[in-house]
Amino acid sequence: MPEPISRRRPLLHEARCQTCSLSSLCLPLALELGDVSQFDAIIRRRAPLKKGEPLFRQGDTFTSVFAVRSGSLKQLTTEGAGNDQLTNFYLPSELVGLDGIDEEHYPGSVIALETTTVCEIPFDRLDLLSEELPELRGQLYRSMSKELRDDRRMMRLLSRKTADQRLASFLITLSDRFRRRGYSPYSFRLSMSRADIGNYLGLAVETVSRILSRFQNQNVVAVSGREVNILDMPRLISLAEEEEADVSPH
Amino acid sequence: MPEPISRRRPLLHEARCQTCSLSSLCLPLALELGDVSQFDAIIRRRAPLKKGEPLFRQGDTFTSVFAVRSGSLKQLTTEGAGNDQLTNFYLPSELVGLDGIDEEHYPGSVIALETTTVCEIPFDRLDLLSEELPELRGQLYRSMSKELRDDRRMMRLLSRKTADQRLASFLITLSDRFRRRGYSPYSFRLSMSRADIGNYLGLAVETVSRILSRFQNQNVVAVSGREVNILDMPRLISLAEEEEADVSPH
DNA sequence: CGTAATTTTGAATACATTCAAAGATGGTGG
DNA sequence: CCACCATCTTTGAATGTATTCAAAATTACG
Repeated sequence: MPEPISRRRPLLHEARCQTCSLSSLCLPLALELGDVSQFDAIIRRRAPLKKGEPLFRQGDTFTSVFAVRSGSLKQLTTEGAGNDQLTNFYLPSELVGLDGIDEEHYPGSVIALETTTVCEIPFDRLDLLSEELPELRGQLYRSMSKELRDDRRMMRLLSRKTADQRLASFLITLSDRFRRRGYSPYSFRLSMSRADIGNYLGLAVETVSRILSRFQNQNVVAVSGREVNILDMPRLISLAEEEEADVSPH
Repeated sequence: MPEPISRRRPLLHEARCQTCSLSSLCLPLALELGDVSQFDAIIRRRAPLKKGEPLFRQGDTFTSVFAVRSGSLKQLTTEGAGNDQLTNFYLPSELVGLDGIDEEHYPGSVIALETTTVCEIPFDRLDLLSEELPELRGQLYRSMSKELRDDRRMMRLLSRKTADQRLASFLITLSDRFRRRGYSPYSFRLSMSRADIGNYLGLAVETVSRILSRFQNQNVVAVSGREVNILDMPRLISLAEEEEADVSPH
């Protein structure tokens, strides 16, 4: 569906890569200043998504990948009877939609977990620009490669880890992602529900809740609603790795 | 370790993309004839791997991706105490090593399940060539994108499917991959052990064995060692999808 | 402020695992 | 070529972890 040509309106947060605080994490990370503006030129700013709004829906025609600017999203794949699988959470600077390249359609819906802004990068233009800019091309390959590695880490989590280990790993991974983005790795807010976490980790909601309660009782974390405080990171890390002999029965 | 320069020896199966039966599935699939020979020029043929031999080991420096020419391989990621996770099986025409691009090292070991030949594609040359050949670049993006989609299907399998559904899905996926390669989708030989299957599907060996026996008793498949015959594909598909009310208690 | 949605907790159940052991297969050397 | 040993596969029984079902408590939101 063609959009009005009058997209030259100055958005409130006239967002350019050159002034974006995420540029050191995002796709143009490897580009020199002159090249960044070429990249910037193909990007389309989007109106912010409200909580629950889809960036796109499963089956929509693939046209673009998206870089998260602020907020967060989840990717859901529906198959058969109302049986969704949450396959990813996306935080600022991460690329959404790379798994749609090879088919006509996006393989899952991507939905905002809170108010979220994204940069739209039309893939045909990105591909063409990647011909001219080897660093951009390399970064694109690396982004996809990293996502492959992350996926395999996730498979390992799903197939070999206990519920406790999954929750601990999840919190550590989130913590690390926040740290990289300049936020506190010890204190953060979950933008997703317990149900989302359970769906993502292959656990029932009740299990997620129970284990968070247990972690709290063990003074590993303090959880209040969606606020998380990691109190004992070393212990959390050891919980994520392997079941150890119960140290403190009380 | 540098190899002798005399690699110009004519290999028994002097393997060129132009005469390769897999060319319609492999990376150069989208290339025109003239371009194929450019692609062919950067490829290095490798001596066949014997069963159990590694193509590369976890931690080895990333230099190349590999296209499987014949045989099959498994990818293993070791983390912590002897706790391997099998994250992928590779069949002819499939690309191995894409998850190593963004770090210095391969994130897992890849090991031949039987006598296996591969084409080595040095990644720096591939990247350069992908600058000149948009179709090659596109195919590379698509290959990675497809692998991302497959990974997410696998996550869904690991987090939502029962053991029966996992085994059924596994057999169907294999069947489909054989069919695409011109082999019978109903009768094939597993190159991997039950332990490998269990590791891959997140199940204990015993569970894999039990379920295969059950499928056999239900006349869905006939399994003899590593020979598999799919007797009732529609039933197998329904088994893969969802638990249905037991139809024939018999 | 009231209603719907989410989260927490408890008890019973189920599915796959673990432990144990027998049976089959395959590769190697005598 | 066959025998032997190691490895792989199959089967059974007991166990355990997470699920499901049920319901209360808390939170979010209009």
